[in-house]
Order: sequence, then structure tokens, then C-alpha cells
Amino acid sequence: MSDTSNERSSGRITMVDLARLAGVSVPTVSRALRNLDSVLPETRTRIHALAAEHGFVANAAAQALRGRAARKTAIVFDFQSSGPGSTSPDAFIFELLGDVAHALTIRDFEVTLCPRENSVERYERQLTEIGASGAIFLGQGGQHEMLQALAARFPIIVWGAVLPEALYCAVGSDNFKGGQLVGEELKGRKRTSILLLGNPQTEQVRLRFEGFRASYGVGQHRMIETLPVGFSYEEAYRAVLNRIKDTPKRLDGIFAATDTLAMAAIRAVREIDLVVPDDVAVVGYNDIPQSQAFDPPLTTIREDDRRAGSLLVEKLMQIRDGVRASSVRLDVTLVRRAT
Amino acid sequence: MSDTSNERSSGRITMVDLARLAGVSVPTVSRALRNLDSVLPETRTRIHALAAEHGFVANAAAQALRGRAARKTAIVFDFQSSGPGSTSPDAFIFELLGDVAHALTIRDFEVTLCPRENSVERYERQLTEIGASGAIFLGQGGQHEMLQALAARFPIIVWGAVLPEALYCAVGSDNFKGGQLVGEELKGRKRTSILLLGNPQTEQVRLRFEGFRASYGVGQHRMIETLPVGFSYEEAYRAVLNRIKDTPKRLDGIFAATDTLAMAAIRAVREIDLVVPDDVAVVGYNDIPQSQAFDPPLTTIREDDRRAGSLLVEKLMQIRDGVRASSVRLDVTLVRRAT
DNA sequence: GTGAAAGCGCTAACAT
DNA sequence: ATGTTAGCGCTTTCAC
Repeated sequence: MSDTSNERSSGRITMVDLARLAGVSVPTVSRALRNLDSVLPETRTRIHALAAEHGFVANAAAQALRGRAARKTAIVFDFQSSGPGSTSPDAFIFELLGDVAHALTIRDFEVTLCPRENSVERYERQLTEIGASGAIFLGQGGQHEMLQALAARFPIIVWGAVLPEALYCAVGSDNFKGGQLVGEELKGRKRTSILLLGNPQTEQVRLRFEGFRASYGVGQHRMIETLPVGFSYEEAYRAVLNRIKDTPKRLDGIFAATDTLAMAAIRAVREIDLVVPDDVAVVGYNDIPQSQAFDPPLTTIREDDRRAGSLLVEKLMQIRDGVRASSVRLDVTLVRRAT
Repeated sequence: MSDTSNERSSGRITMVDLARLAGVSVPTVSRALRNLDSVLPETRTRIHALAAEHGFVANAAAQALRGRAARKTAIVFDFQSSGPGSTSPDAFIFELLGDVAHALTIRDFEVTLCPRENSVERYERQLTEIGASGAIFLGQGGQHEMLQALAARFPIIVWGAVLPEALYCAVGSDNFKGGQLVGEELKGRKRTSILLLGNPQTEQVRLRFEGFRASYGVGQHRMIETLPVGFSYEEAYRAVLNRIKDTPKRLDGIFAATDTLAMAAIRAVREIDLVVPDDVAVVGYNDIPQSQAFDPPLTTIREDDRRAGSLLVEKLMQIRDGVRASSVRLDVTLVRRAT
């Protein structure tokens, strides 16, 4: 006669199998595996041994159905747009993604990637559908209002601008101060006509530019103009080139919203035989690894530390546990290099 | 009296609730929602409307438990190591990650990030635990043998080296040919002492170097040496600097396993006042976006196309459907720029 | 300390 | 075209 209900050809063992092998009931197996002390130590050891031997893996779906709190976090960012030539996410975001994923993994959380949606409902649907117990947004992506609403209904943490009125917990560099530092720098270097490169619809960029304006000031001897571009190198390169070759109105400083954009600007500037930094000073933001290696090494804003990833995760855990989590602005410094 | 079994405070609606609201049985709701044509069109419409109205989201755990084939793919790569200063993954991998995630998302697959493990058992455990129906490895990561074994037990696709003896489906650039192209190039440019920069333990790197040796040849007038470094910019920079300043033995060409390493090499070379490419020619691999922007623009190897991401996903779908999927070597070309 | 019974939310098989 | 019944694999009562 064949075996009663054991390991199917699929190879996956269930608790029923283990129970029979151990000569105990299923609940006992369950208890033993979870180390509940209502199980005789000897029994427990035996069951653990059998489980290991047969490569038993608990069925996560069944556990979830039974109500075990999910250990699963969604990471939301804009990978959708990283098609050929489009506005791919900044390299900085990928670095951060790696850090966050790592921090979650060592806490034994599952990490799921979710694309940006365009409504609170869709976010909520998406997140509950996959059974995530929380979400980390990498950048507001201009969805501040949506995030406000979503935060009331789902545990989220946002990397990005720390806005005073935000109802959600945000972690990000002190964008305003970063902008201020750049303002002081360019003012100190006697620059009188500045181009702000980046799209202020992005909350972080807006704050950076506001900080800049605040410290740089505008008067008869100081002008500021904005060139709103996305985060794509190509787009920025073309936009800057257009700007400076079409209207030869003098421009002696550029504050780019990211290092990538700064690199694009430098290329454009050199294209028309202007010298960086003598003719045009350029300052970026983020201090991504390439910035130091870039030729010329980029002057840029660096965050206080690289613990952003684990900080985001810690905050999310707090919220998950019902604790209020406060937003954090990471301190920034200006790294003066060659541009 | 209070409502019988409806929407709990948690806010999540189940099919039971929907069924009562619609005045039908639960299976009917299930059928209607899945658009089985055994349901009266009118009923179906009504149920869909109710579902939408109440924001019903099917419980994925229950569905999975009931045996619905999982639509979930794990992406395995080395984000663990992206801690401060360590061997972070190459920028190229992140690009690819974005593409793959996108391709999976539009197919309505969930995307889960998994760290590298160090045994077949752990991989299998990890993957079945999260209930993935397949996995995409971003780079062999020196685990060719492990992948051989794993492939027999789980649907996987590997981005990386296409090895003749591989039992798994691999998609990758034609590393050997890429190396050959570099060999021809440096030979044509009369370079006589070449440094291969990169760790040949990585399968792709090994193939690139083998290709190089094959076309460059070694004789009394041509020497090759290898400097095995990881994928970290800093590490490569220091290693190259050490190599060229400690032993001033002439070196007039460098073939770097990635563009990032090439950039590091260039920085080191310039550090000791050698000129690129006059004194030392440098060729990279991958043609990442920054390579064009780099100063000097990098000579490098580019893959035939950027559809690698969707190709990986297509192949995985084939295997999932029980179809054999053949490996693919993407054609490569040498992009000659300034180095 | 352990077992028997019930049920999480859904779908497949069988009725009708 | 719809309802009834059963059960996925696990955990949580409640007995003993």
C-alpha cells in the first residue's frame, strides 16, 4: 500500500508529514517549531531535528491566513520610468535602495518593489494585495498630498523632503540648509548670475532652491533663473546647452539639484568652450561616489552620514509597533572640490 | 443588533461581506470577480460594482493557499555588500534591476529582493518560503556550481556569463567577444603591456579576459598581467595606484572589467601624471550612462541592446510554463571614444 | 504536555 | 446560473 498523505512529488513537506514522522499531532509540531514552552524539550528537539532533516519550510501563505503579522515591506520608487532614454531614477536612489533592502533583510523582512501609482486608492490596493505591513517611499515624487492621505491608512515612511506640515514620517537630508550652503558658496565666490537646474515640483528640489534663494539673496547684482528638468542626464545636458548657446546672456554659476545634473551641466558648459569653474561655477547635490572621481571633481552637498537606509527602516518599525516616529533631517555639509 | 460578520474595524472586506451585500453565495462572488462566464452578466456587473465601491481586495494568502500559481519573482543580487566603503554592486546592475522590475510589474508579477546565500539549500529554503515561482539572478557571483544544482529544483534565470556547460538558462553579453574586441583594439593601438583589471573569479570577468587573451595574443612583445579587484571604485583606484607607482614597470594599456573600474584606473593613472590615452590606453565594459559623460569619454564595450531586462523576464516565463529556454549571448560592439 | 476541533479567505468539485 | 460542501496548511481555542 502506498504512503498515506506524505511528501508529494512536489517535494514540499507539511506539518502533517512531520507530525506523522514524529508520532505527534500537528499542533504539537507547530508549537515545537515556534519554541513554545508548552512542549516537552525532548519532543521539541526531535521535531526540530526532523524538520531540518526533511527541509521543512512553513507555508507562509497559511501562516498569513491564520493572522500572523506580515513581515513584509514594500519599497516604492520610480523604476517604471527607467526605460531607454527616459527619466531614470538618480543613481543616488539605487544606492539607497540597496541600503534599505539590506537593513530590512537582516531584520528578516521580505522586500517587495512597487511602482509608483497615481492615487491613494491604488496605493492602498496594491499594498494590501501583496500583504505588506508597511511601505518605504524613495522620494515623494511630487505626491505629497497623496502621501498625507495614505499615511492615515497605512504605515509609511518617506525618504525625501521633510515638510513642516507633513502627517507622515519623513527622513531626508536638510535640503533647505543644503541650498543655503550652496547660496553662501556662490555668493562668496562672487557669482552674480545663477542657474538653478532641476524641477522644483519635486519637493526636495524645491526646498534646495528655496534655501539657496534665502542665503544667496537677489538684488541688482544678483540674478537667479530656473531651468526645470527631470533627473535625466541627457535631458539636462540638452536643456543647459540650449540655454547657454541660444541666449549668450552671461551665466557664472549653476546649482544643480543632483550630481548627475551637475555633470550634465558641466559637459554642456564645456561644449561651448567655457571653463569650469572660472567662467561658470557648478555645485551639485548628494555626493554620489562618482562625484569625487569625476573630472573635475564635483563640489557638492553631502549628507551627514550614510545611515539613511537603516534609519528609514528603524522608523518604519516604530510605526509598525504603533509608536509615533518623528521626521529626521540629516545634517549636510558642503564638499568643496574643483567646480 | 450589530452586523453579523461584516467589515471589521480593520477595514478589509472579504468575499463573505460582498456575498451578503450582493445577496449571493461566496463562490458566486469568486466567479464573478474572476470573470468566469458561468455567471449571469448582470450579477457579475453588480458584484464588480460592489467590490469597487467597497474597495475589496482579494486576500492573496488565501488564494495562494488554495493553490493559485504564484505570480512572484525573486531577484537575487548582492545588495548586502553595499555597506559603506565595501564592494557595492556595479551601477550597471542597478540599471538592470530597474528594467527587470519594470518588466515583471507590467506582467503583474510581484518582485521580491533576495540577498545572496551560500548554499543551494538556503536558496531553496528562502525562495520557497516567500513563495516565489521563479528567480532571476543578477550576476553569477561566482556561484556557478550552486546555480547548476539549484536550476534542477527551481525555475531560475541568470544574468551573467553564458557558460557552455550550464544547465541553467543564462542571458548576458557576449563576454568573450567583448574581450576579443578589446584585445584587437589595444593590439591595433600598438600597446605592449596590458593590465587586466578585475577579478576573474567572477564568471563574466573571466570570459572577458579570456577573450582578450585570445585575440591579443602574448609574445615577446606583448605582456599581460592581472590585478584582481572587486567592483568597488575605491579598491580599484588604490590597487592600480599601488601597482603603477610601486613598480614603475611600463604599462601602456588597461582593460577594466567594468566602466566603473576603468574610471578608477584613469584617476590613478593621472595621479602619477601619465596621460590617457597617450601613455596608457584604458577600455572599460558595459557602457553605462556616465561613461559617455566622463572626462575623458570612455572607450568601452556596449551590448547590442538594452532589452536585457525584458529578455530575462521572458525567459523566466518560458521556464515557468515548462518550456525549455535557451541561453542568449547579446552581441557587443566596441565604442571608441577618448581613452 | 498534548490532542481534537474549529476556522482564517478563498476556490474546485459536485450538486441543482 | 447559482448554491453546497470540502479543504488548502497552519494556529488557536479548549479539552483532557
